[in-house]
Amino acid sequence: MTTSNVLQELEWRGFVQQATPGLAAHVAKGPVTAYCGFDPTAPSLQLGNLMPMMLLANLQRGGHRPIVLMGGGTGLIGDPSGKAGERPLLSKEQIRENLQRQRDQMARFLEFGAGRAAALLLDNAKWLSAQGLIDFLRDVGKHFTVNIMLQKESVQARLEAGLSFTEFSYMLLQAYDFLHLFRERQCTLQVGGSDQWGNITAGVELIRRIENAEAHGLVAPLVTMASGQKFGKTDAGAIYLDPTLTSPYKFYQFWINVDDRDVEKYLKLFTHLPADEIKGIAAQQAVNPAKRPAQRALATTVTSLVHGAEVLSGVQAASAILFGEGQAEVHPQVFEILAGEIPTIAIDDAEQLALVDLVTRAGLAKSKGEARRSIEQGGIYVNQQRIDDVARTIASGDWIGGRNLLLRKGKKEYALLRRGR
RNA sequence: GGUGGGGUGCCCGAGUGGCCAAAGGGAGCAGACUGUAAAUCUGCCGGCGUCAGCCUACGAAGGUUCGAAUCCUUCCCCCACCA
Repeated sequence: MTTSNVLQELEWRGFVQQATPGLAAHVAKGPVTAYCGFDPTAPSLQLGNLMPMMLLANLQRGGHRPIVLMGGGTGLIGDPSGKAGERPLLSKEQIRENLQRQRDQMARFLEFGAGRAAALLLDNAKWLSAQGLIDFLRDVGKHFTVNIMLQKESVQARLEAGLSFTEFSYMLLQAYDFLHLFRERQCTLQVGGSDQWGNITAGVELIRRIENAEAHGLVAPLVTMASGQKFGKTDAGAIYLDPTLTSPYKFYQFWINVDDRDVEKYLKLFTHLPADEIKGIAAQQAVNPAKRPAQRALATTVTSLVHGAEVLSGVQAASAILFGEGQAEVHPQVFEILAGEIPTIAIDDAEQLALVDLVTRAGLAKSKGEARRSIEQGGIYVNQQRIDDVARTIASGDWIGGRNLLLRKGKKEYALLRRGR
């Protein structure tokens, strides 16, 4: 991939929904500097942030310089784009802490070393908090008409529900960021998700008016799931990149369970595998969907990228035990592999324990009532054996090797219980 | 500011004095089938439980009544039209 055909690369991978006219010609002239903003409103990046990260990564592989802009300043305001209602303001401490934690995750995707295309990580709090209100209104605000701002889709969508002046102003701040990066870092391209289009073009306009210069924007489509659910969310909540928030095992399993209809699309977006290789994988998938070659390739590549090869082999070993051939075997040794890979709960009580309580404590049910229902419906397995007796208690003989117990709900939810010797 | 309509379980939405823990749909969970799929079918789907029942719930707080999601009062919020 060269600097000039990076757009084609982005195109076939599915990253391009909309771009400013003339972007192709602009990029063809040589390496550009591109940025994407990330709002530190959560303690960790989540799967929803993966798309823009990969977008930047692809640009960098094409020889362009990516800038990760952490919204330490704008995060204090809150972006109304794509949001149904006004957001609660986060505290400055919260923002700072989130920002710190997300920072480390970025290095997984981008090269921050030296060189012309080395990635930069900047925090807009640095210039936004130093920016005086009067100057801002005179220098930036003057270039926007409320009429235009009201026409933006992100604003329109909120006119009914209500939109505070604070969030209304967000667009200006983001436009100003772009201007700032243009001046300080020669940044001429901003990328993001499709909900950012309005904010991005606002920046492009601002640069054109103040600097009389050309700047561009590119937005990626919303990642969808064939099931109609929101991408990257399970009913348990968002999938995070931070292993303490979403275990690597769960992370890996998320990708393994990707719908056939989505898997090729995700391979293009979330891996750097070349086109012919993806084509080959897709062909295998078509021949033998039951083996899930595409999901395996996807899960392996993404988990390795986010959590590293070592963690990957751990979760693969655990998955092989739980879902592989002869999955009913429960030897004491397998627990050493499973421990820590799947949810593992320490049980101290020496007494006989009611199964309903254990299922609840293991997190496989939200309440004892729910645990009871699962058992009644034949959805609970102890050491891979179905138990449908609600009154069942766990006796010392149930602990394999004296201390291990494998609980399972349904087909794929596991928990490991361990007790001290 | 005026007039009218409305706030029901995770979401949508029925329900106008007892038969309401509340129809129906969606989501979710489990079972069958399968590929740790999809589609389909079945069951479940507030909490606790010695399964008798108890507790908490229909925007909030009071009140009427033997009894209220349903009636009354006040308050909060939303929507529509008018100004």
